[in-house]
Amino acid sequence: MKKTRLSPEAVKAKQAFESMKTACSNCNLRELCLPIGLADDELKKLDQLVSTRKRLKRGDHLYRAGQAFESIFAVRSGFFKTDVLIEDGRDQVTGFQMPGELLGLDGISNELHTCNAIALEDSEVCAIPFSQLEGLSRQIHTLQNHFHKVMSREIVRDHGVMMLLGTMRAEERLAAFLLNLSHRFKARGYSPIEFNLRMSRDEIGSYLGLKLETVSRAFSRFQDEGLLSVHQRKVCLLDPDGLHQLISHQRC
Amino acid sequence: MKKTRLSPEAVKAKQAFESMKTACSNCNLRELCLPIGLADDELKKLDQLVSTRKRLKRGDHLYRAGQAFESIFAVRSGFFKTDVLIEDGRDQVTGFQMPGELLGLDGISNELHTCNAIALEDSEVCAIPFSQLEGLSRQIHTLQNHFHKVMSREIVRDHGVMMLLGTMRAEERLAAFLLNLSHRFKARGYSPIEFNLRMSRDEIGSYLGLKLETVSRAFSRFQDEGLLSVHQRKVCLLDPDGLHQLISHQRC
DNA sequence: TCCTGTGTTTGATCCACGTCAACGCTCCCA
DNA sequence: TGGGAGCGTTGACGTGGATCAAACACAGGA
Repeated sequence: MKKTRLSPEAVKAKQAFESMKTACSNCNLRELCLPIGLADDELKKLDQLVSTRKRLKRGDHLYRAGQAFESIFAVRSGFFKTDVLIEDGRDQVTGFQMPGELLGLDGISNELHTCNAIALEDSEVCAIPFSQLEGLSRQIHTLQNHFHKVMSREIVRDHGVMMLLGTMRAEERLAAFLLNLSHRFKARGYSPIEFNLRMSRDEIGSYLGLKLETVSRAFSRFQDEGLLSVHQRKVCLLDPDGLHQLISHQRC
Repeated sequence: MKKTRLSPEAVKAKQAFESMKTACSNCNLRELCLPIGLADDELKKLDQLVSTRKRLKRGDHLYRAGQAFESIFAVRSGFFKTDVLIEDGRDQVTGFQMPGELLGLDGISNELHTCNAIALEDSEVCAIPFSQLEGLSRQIHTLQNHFHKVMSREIVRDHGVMMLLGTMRAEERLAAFLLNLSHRFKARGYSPIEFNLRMSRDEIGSYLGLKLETVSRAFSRFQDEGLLSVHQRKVCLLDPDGLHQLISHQRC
């Protein structure tokens, strides 16, 4: 880093800029993330808490299973996966996180992270010290309730994945996965029908309880049937309704 | 109900008895349930909140998917399952709950229950009005933190089930399930090696992502191999270590 | 006591997905 | 320009668990 001498005014301006950058109140994800529904003065208090940001390169670990839990993280930009490894070599991707989503909630239970969080592309996260978040949520009713809803939503999401893993066939699983991504991209202002997958076939397979070859075959099959087009990681959903029918249809 | 006239003393004694019955402070599950680690005066406040109890007969619904969410429930006695139904007829058991465990956490997210909770035997639960619980946990730091840990533990548990459904074979799943029950019975002072299953083969299968025939075959196989004995729903784990090895072993 | 319904076990067969293997595409660096 | 690494695709084949079907065990009621 180059060191340059700045005038006091410039320093002050720079500080303001830095703090503006990291503030929830100026984050365009605030309606997707923790600050939903907070009043201005409440947002300011949250700003003070969420002052630490962290940049990660593709492939970096945000945290690892077994590390002490201190903060939860909000994805500001980029894309993550979380996975669990067990001693005998089995592993499973437990989720993919995109901007506005929280990482690390599983660490609260034992004050240890129970999974690995890995950046799938260059990313940025806001660290939210958990004990301070508890403190603030004792003061701000709205924040407390919203945080509870976020945790509860994670439980509901997990039930959805259990349903997927327990009752669906390969193509149904992939269709459900793609539609889920589609909704989440849409909520973030991106195209719900055309997007780049940030994860490999192997990672998709691990998340869906399938082998990578099966994922690849399902993609090919969907393409043959005109449901989507796929080239490498670029996907275009040509017939989202068709994909949806695939899931909600009775088994034949 | 017979109506009998009681002396004032008797009325008072009866009231004390009733309130003693419903109090967390006298509940022998308090170290497994919400009140963990609370001081005496804090426990008293919690007692006031948890005043409603509910009895259910085997087969009764505690709540149904879609109903308004108002309270979470602590199992006081008995046994529950939760399951999710989707329109096309698919369903999946998402969990089995025993005394000291909480039900309804998934309802917080949208203020609607997202699954059905059904008593598998005659049971009793304590209803904990959620908004009051939030209020109290703003006052009692210990309660707040403990509640967060309980929710987080549920997320970790769900990840375990995802791992089970995503990576394990039928016999591994059943072994993991039985060992999990075993630990939870042990924590409640029951025998960890001999217990009655409260759920049918079909319900076990639904939870484990298997058909009932597969569950039945796995039981028979375990019995043939001397790992356990099973007659109807009565199970005796003869070789828990053997079951454990089955899970942690590499695939051949 | 038999009868009926519900849940469980067991056998025979089938098929979706896993496994193994070969090959293709892209990107990167020598 | 060539070559190698990392992913992704496709084919051939095997298998674990689903499906279908029959018989059995047990509980509750007449």
